[in-house]
Amino acid sequence: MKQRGQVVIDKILDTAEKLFYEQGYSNTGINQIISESDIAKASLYKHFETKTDLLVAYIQRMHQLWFSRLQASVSAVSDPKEKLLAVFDHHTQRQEIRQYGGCPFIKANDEAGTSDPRVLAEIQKAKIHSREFITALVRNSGHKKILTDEELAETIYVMLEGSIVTASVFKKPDEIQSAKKIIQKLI
Amino acid sequence: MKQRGQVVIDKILDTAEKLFYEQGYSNTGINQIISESDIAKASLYKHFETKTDLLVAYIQRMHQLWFSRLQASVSAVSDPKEKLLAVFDHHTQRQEIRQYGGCPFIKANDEAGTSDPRVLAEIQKAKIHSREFITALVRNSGHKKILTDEELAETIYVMLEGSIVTASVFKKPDEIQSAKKIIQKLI
DNA sequence: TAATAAATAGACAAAGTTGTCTATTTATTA
DNA sequence: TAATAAATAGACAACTTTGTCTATTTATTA
Repeated sequence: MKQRGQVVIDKILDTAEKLFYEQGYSNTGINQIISESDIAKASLYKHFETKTDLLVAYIQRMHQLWFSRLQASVSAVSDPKEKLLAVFDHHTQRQEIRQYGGCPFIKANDEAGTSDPRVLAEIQKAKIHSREFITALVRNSGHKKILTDEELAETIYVMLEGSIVTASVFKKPDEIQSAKKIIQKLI
Repeated sequence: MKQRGQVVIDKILDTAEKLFYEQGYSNTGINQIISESDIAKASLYKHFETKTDLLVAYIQRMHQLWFSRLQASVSAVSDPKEKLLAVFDHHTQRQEIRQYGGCPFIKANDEAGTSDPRVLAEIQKAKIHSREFITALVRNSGHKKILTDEELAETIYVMLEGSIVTASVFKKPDEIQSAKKIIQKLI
């Protein structure tokens, strides 16, 4: 059974997930979070000492959610080369759903990266995780070695970052799919 | 001779350029801008109706500055393939100077992209310009056609975006240089 | 030199910010 | 059922935000 406190924490994080991503961290006030969470202000400050603590928790939760979704998408595909391409399709779908808001970690980095060292550290963790996930897929892919394993992993990782950012600027998924087709040619 | 009003506008934009990039748009107040510009508040509001107008002017000015600097770097190189690689070196240097703050247009998009349509429009202009500049370089490069002109231009553009974003997360230029080496192999 | 235009300092309004604190109600556990 | 813990509403402090407005000083131009 769910603890009483956990219900409140979940409500807060659900709201923060939505608002921090859609409006940005700076443009989202504590008052909006408590009102949309239907919780009391004192409850928020009982579970999160400061707004920055909530940001850190938000990034950690996004990391978890992001990875479990990505892993599920890739697991659904059996061919090792297709697994690599599935990463692009997964992110295309996610960006469509999220209306091209871009990568939550990059957004957080651009907005609040400098201030608190914990924020930057959590963002780096997520990106290292992404990079390692791709590296493992590349090693098992049996690609045709136009590029080395390291180079191909780097290319895929960097093209993914770049195409997500570009999709967010132009509000359409074209670049993510173009990147996919180019990688298809290289594997 | 410089007009009187232009001196004030330049002071404001010089300060905005520094503060919006280093601290972010939301984290920079009008009061900080006027105090660091050494101008009066009424002077700012005579030249810019709202803070958003100042943001639009800031993006336009960054676009201009960014492109003239890039063009100068690439013009200094004569070999057409080397021109392509010079783009990566240029951005490596710029990010070192700017302490890995990332791309100003992407930052602005992540922070204020949703609110005002003029902001998004100016950001898109800058990115289209970058993309077209790379496309022209690719067409004249005489690359070895592992990829088509379009595909190579796409790859370079997207890897540049992705590696700059990554440099900003890890606060080091490694990925921009790795991307350069991979492109070297493909041209 | 006189008239015009522009910049200045800074008070002010109205609203929003994070975070604290009190008094009360609602659950949970012993 | 009684004692303990947790959540609530909302007032409040202290400060920051954008934007306006006035009164004054400083340049420019005729």
